[in-house]
Amino acid sequence: MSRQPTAARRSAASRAAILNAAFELVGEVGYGRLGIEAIASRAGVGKQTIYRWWPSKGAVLFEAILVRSFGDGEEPASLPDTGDLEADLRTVLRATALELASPEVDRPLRALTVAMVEDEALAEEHRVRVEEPTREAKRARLRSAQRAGQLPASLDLDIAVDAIFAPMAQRWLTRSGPLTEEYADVLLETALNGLRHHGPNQGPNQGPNQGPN
Amino acid sequence: MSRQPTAARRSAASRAAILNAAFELVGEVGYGRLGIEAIASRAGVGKQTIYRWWPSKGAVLFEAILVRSFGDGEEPASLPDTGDLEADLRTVLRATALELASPEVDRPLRALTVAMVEDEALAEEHRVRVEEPTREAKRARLRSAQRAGQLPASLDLDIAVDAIFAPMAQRWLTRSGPLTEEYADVLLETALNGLRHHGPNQGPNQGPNQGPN
Amino acid sequence: MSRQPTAARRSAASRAAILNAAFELVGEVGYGRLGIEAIASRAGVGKQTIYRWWPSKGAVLFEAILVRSFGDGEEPASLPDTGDLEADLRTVLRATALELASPEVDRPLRALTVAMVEDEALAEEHRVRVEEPTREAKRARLRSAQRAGQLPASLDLDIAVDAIFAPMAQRWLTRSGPLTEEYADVLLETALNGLRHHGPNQGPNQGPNQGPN
Amino acid sequence: MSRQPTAARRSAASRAAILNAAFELVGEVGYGRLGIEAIASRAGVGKQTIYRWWPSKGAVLFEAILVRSFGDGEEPASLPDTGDLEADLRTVLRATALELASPEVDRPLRALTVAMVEDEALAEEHRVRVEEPTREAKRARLRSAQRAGQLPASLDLDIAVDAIFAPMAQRWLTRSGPLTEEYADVLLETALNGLRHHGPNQGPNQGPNQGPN
DNA sequence: CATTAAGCGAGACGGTACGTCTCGTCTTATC
DNA sequence: GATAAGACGAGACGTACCGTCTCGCTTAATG
Repeated sequence: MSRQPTAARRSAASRAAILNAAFELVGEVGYGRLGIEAIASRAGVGKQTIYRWWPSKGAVLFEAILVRSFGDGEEPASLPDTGDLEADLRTVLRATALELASPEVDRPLRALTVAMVEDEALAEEHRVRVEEPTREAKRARLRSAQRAGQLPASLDLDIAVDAIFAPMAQRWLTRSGPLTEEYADVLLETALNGLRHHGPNQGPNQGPNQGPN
Repeated sequence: MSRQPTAARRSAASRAAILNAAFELVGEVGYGRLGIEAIASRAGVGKQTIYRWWPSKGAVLFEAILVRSFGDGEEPASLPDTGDLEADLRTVLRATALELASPEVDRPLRALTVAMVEDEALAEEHRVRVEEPTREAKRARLRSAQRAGQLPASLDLDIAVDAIFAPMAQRWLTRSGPLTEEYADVLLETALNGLRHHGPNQGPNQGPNQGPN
Repeated sequence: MSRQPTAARRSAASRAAILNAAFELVGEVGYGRLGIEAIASRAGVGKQTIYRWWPSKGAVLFEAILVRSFGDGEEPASLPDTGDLEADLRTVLRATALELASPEVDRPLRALTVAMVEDEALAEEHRVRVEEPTREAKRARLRSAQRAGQLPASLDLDIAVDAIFAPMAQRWLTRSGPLTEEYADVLLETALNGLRHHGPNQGPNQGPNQGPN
Repeated sequence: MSRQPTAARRSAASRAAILNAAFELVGEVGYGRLGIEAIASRAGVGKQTIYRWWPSKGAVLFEAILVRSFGDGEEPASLPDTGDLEADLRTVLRATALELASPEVDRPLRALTVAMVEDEALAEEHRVRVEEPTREAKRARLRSAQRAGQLPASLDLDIAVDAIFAPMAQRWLTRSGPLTEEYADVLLETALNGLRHHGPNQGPNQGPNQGPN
């Protein structure tokens, strides 16, 4: 959030009221029907107070969701590491599935997705402040697994992260199927199988079951 | 598209002009700034002619993109089947990567994504008319590979489709990396490895070092 | 009413239905909210059938009111002449007052007034087909009174007609007072007094105290 | 004009621009083709600024004409009183005739007439703010003439006002004749004759010329 | 401790687009 | 070939918000 005016005198109460109002409203009407005047009115705030501190409704929403998700202090974001990679990832994926399935998370997250698809700058900020830290946390956990010999050292970690997490994100976005713990488990098993058997010399057509093609 | 009026007298010329205008405009200004008045004006058409036949700008856009993608006759959509699964999928994934990377496809597709995230009904129609047929074509190709012994018979085909295609879709949506043919190849290799080694006894309880790493 | 198409094939039933519908509707919604589509719809008639035979909604209304007032055959319009001028005029003025006071006449007449103020051509047609014949009938009665010695021969008959009838028309238009038989009587008495005393030598230069009081 | 919003912050410049634009436009296109968008556009004003302060185009026009006629301060409106009733009235009637005959007055006044016939509320406001004060001024002049013995004390002043002024108004409205100074003079003479000879004992049929009926 | 300058709630303003309504024309099928 | 039906291009309607711009009022930091 770039803020031009002297932030010193900024009213913390107004800021909180605006973020709350934005979060509530987006849950009620969706991103398309979210409006600055409605936010201002619900927050009991003048429109100018919003325009003074945020450049767009997307930016307000982005901050509102961030504050709700991690509180106001910037988050560390790390994955559990008990030594058992599959168990740790299962914990994370199951939790993610349940979160995405709950309306309280689903509605604002869809709104945020729209905001980012429509606004490149917002997407960039999200990438830097949320996605990349999260992805690094995931990479870190996989790196730890590589060090423990649970994954091949040759694995491209970004590919690995996508293999594990992308299917669920895609299923959520397109609503192409239910987001259950069972789904999380099957997903994880399939992905990990692929990653474990990955290697620089593993070309096509040499799996254990390969038939007479 | 639900249409209440007597479709018999409908002007084919106006319909085509509207769909063209919508497609062009969304490429120029994006979904958020796409407006019915602008479409009507560019198409040389009265606004009412749009409202008479489509319920929302999202619906117009959806139909515009469909007509552009498959022509007006409903599409069959099938994947190549040369007998070599990996080669066939590589062909498809590489083509998809190049398409998604090109602005002519990227802009309207992002617009369509926004439209569907904002409008559940539109998403449902997309699911039925586009996504499910496409997914079935993918399943069919994998089923053929199962019959040829190239993939385990126990494989859940929906999971398999997601494992192969979701990572690229996600990378496109979030712009988290470049969409190249190399990326397509690595993606495919990783996914296929996982799928080939999949089996009913390969559960989560394998030891960490079991792969040939 | 200018009518270009071959009037031969014209549907009498449609014409009557249109005029009825126009008359009813103008009584319900007023001239401003009277519309061609509403007339056509209520008459069970295509819009084109109206546009084919009338140039404007005002023209339809004009004809509708004429037909209602005098039937379809063009009217003769004459005033009673019993020999007693004041009694005859009282009869006419009282009847006029009661008519103007009744909503069934008031609403359409106001609509017609608006139509004529807004459309010069319509006003002209009204002048020729309604107003001038009516005025001539009034002049005729006054002329008869002149011949009977009840009114000075020097009287300008148009001035006389206005003196008798204009005040009531004005009171109706501006709703500046009630239209009762008493009002009609007082009006008539005042006007006739003026007319009877009118003469070429009764100029503006009479002294102030000349009245009988 | 009823005004709901906080009139304090109202822009005087916008108000003036709107009233000017309305006045100009009604002179160019007439009341029927006068539109809010055209007024707003010519005034360089947002439509909402009109809707915020006036309930209808008729109300805008009414205020526009009032401001043009009397300026913004509410008018006193009184008739000359030189002691010579006929001369005073002649002055007024001649001036009125010339005004009504001039297009600059005629066009807007016809528009106002339509507005009032179509909108009862507007007519009421006109009655209270314009017509009744004007009529009272006329009554006052006649009352003065009664005190001077120039008119019978028994005269009903409202009837008298109508007798003098209604014929010209009616001729203007129906364009049934030219509005000249000569017409004004003849009109006045006829009306005053009637009024001067009016009295409680003057029943019908006793004018000076009464023939053998 | 006043002064003063900023942030603030409020909301009027010039605009743009909405979705609806009706205009007058044009087209199609029916009788 | 006139008609009922109604789609069409056009454009005004009145509403909803946009983002900007004053207004007074409150409130914290400075002189």
